[in-house]
This record gives sequence, structure tokens and C-alpha cells, in this order.
Amino acid sequence: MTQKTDTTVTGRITRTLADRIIAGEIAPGTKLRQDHFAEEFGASHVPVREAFRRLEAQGLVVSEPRRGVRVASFDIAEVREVAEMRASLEVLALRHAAPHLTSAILDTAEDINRAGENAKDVREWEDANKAFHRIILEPCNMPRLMASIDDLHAASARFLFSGFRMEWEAPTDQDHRAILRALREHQFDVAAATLARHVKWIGTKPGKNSRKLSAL
Amino acid sequence: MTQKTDTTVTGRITRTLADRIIAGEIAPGTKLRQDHFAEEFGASHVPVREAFRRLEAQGLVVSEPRRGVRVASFDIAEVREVAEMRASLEVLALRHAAPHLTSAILDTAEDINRAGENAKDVREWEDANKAFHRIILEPCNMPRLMASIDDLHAASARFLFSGFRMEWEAPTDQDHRAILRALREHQFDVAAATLARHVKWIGTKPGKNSRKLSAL
DNA sequence: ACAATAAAAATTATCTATAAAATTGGAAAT
DNA sequence: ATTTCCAATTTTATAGATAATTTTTATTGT
Repeated sequence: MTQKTDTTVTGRITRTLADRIIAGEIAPGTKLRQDHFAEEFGASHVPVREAFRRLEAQGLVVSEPRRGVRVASFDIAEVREVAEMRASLEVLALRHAAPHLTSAILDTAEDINRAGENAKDVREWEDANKAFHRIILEPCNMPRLMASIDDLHAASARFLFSGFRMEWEAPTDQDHRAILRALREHQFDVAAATLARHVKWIGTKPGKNSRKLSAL
Repeated sequence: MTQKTDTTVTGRITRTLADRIIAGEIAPGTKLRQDHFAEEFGASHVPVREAFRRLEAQGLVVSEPRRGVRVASFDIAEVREVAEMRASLEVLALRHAAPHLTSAILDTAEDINRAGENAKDVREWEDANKAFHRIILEPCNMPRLMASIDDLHAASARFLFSGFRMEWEAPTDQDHRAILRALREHQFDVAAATLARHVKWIGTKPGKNSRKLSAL
């Protein structure tokens, strides 16, 4: 949901909180008090509440009426669920995007992939990873689909940063290369199958924290 | 997103407006003024704004910062997009649900399907249709996936009520029967393929209004 | 000590008021 | 007649205040 929401206070709060939650700076299960963030952002609690609603829609927080919101907890099952959803939807996007992919786009994708290989930390790698997926899928011209995929990517990034999956080196970027190769040769089925396997693999490599992550 | 949100004013407004938009009572493109609904619901505009945010997340309205929200427009392309997304996600859900389906569940599904065949109007038929899909997919035990499917169903219903697809009789419910038969015989691949074809078909039967639907 | 309960504090939800921005209507200039 | 600009009006966005609900703390009875 990368829209220009930063002209408004609500948008600024939404983005900042989303970043923090995704980066793992606020632990799952943490209770989010509206007055607290109102003070932090020098705003009233109204825009904070609206930000909460948006975060809820992205699945980053869960809200219980009159009991406030807390950072969404997740477990290995949800990591797998998100991976499967991504696999399904990204394959769909790729099938529609493939006919519109130019070699210029694929060249750029290759550059992005190289940037990912040279990344210094997870954060940087994830940025490249997200950009790679986005650039080859975007030409599907299906905005609603892309919005869903973006939300799922945010969830995936959160899992990654939380230590669910530590490995972020070679294999992934090698998959990326295989996908590009297949696309250049117009082997769309191969590309789609590789993409599906690639995305699902992400959900199968639990790090050390396999238990339910939740504060308290 | 069928949660018990009606204990709060925001929840009541959200649900009412969602129903109206889905039913086509408010035309696509219509500008929604917060004061107007605040007065209608005897509330201030704050809960109305929060309701708008939720509707935005469901894709029922689009919001432009400082320019208000309007009922989301849609065209034949988006109808197809939603159909494809539903096909992908519902197949995923069915694959995970299949092992957990009991014959009791399938019996209930058959009852629901019969109710759909005897439906007096589109609305009634759509209720049965939604219930049918939900009962055979729910056992997948993937809440995030089900939430996404629910949102897509809401969009589909909107298209249906708007006259995009007029036919809602025999073939659909026959597909349903074929799916049940395959599930009873544990032919999960057949069931999945039938479901995919069934859902995609919905997006290929344009009624009379193929142009962009938008007020003004 | 423990459970149940009631008062106190904190927090969410909502309302009313204000500020900021966008839209509208009309007057002036070409 | 048409366009541009400015003021008036409407509408959105945010702030500040209040009501309602939940959570916490303290107290009483067993």
C-alpha cells in the first residue's frame, strides 16, 4: 500500500509505526496506547486512531473493540500461510506480467538482484528482494493484486527481521537468477514454478524462534 | 471480515455503508461526505472517518488525502482481476481444507447449495453462494487467507449486484455439485480445477454495463 | 492467605470546536 | 464569450474536552 499518505499526520504516523513493527522494534503482543503515540508525534489521538485502523488492515496490529490494539503476534503457521499466499498470488501476477516484460526491465531486475547479493545487512537485502519481486510483477497491471502482494511482503519482512529465517544469502538470489533466465527465454511456466518454489521455501526455514512470539 | 464490530458506533457505520455499497445502493464514484453520514447516524464525523478507513481497506471506497472518499469505481478489468485472485486463493484454501472435510460438512454444503437453487432473488442466491464457498474453505484453518477471500467475495457480490453478471442460475450451482462430488471421492485435484474454472467463469460473463461505472 | 467486590485510575470511544485545505461562485480583464 | 484570479463557502483534518468502559488497586469477608 505504497501511496503518498505522508502529506497528512495520519499518514506519517501510519508509516512510522508500520516501519517500526516490521523492523521488529515493537515486540509482537505489545499494547499500543493512543495517548502515548499522540504525545510522541505531537498530535492528538484522533490521527493515531486512524493510523491504527490502517495498520489493522495491513495485519500489523489486531484490534479488540474498547480494549485497544496490540502488535499482531505470529507463529510458524502464519509464516507458512503468508508464504503460500504469496506463492499463489505472485505466480498469478507473473503470468499476467510476463508478456509485458521487456529486456530493459529484466536488466534492471538483474541490477537489483546484484545489489541484493552485495547487501551489508538483512534490511538492505530485504529492500532489494522486495524491489526485485515488484519490478517483475508490476507489469501485470493489476493494482488490487499488487496491493495484496505488498501487504504480504510487509508481513514476510516482519518474519524475516524477527529471526524466523536467518539465511538470506546465496540460494535466494540464485533463484532470482533462474527466474530471470526463464523469463528471457520465454519459458513462463518454468519461471512461474521457480517463483512458487522460491517463495514457499522462505516459509520453510524456521530460525530459532519457532514458538509463538508475543510479549508478556 | 465478519467480526463483531457492532458494539461500537464505528462498527455499525462501517457495516451499514459496506452493505449499501455492495448492494449498489450508492453508485460508484459517489462522493461520501462525512458530515452527511454523521448526521444520518446521529454521530459525530470522527467515527464516520474511521468507518471510511475500514471501507478503504476492503477496497469499497478510495480515499484521496484532503479530498475525501468516494465509492470505488470498477470496470471489466477489475472484475476479471478479482475473479483471478479468488480462483488462486480459493484453490489454495481448498487444497488445505480438503483433508479436514468431513462428510457432515459436505452434507451441509449440499443443503446450502439447494437453498441457492431455490433462491428468489440475486441477493438470496449470493448469500447461499458465499456460504457454500465459505463452508468448504474454512477448514483450511488459515485466517489471513480467509479474510482476503472474504474481501474478494464482497467485491464479487458488488459486481454481481451492479448487473455485471446477470446469470446466476443453473450452471453455477451445477459446478458446486461437481465440486462436492469430487471432494467426496477424494479427487482433490479435480475439485480444485473445477473450483478454479467455476470462479474464473464468473468474471467472464459481462452483462450490459461493460463501461467504466462511475457517477457523473 | 485467598476470593470476591467495590472504589479509583487509566484508557478507549465519542463529541464539540477549530484550523487548514479544497471547492465554488463571481467579478475583472482580455 | 472566455479565462484568470480572488473571496466566500464548504469540507476535510486535527485538537481539545467529555463520556463510557476497562483495568487496576484496595478492601472486606471467609
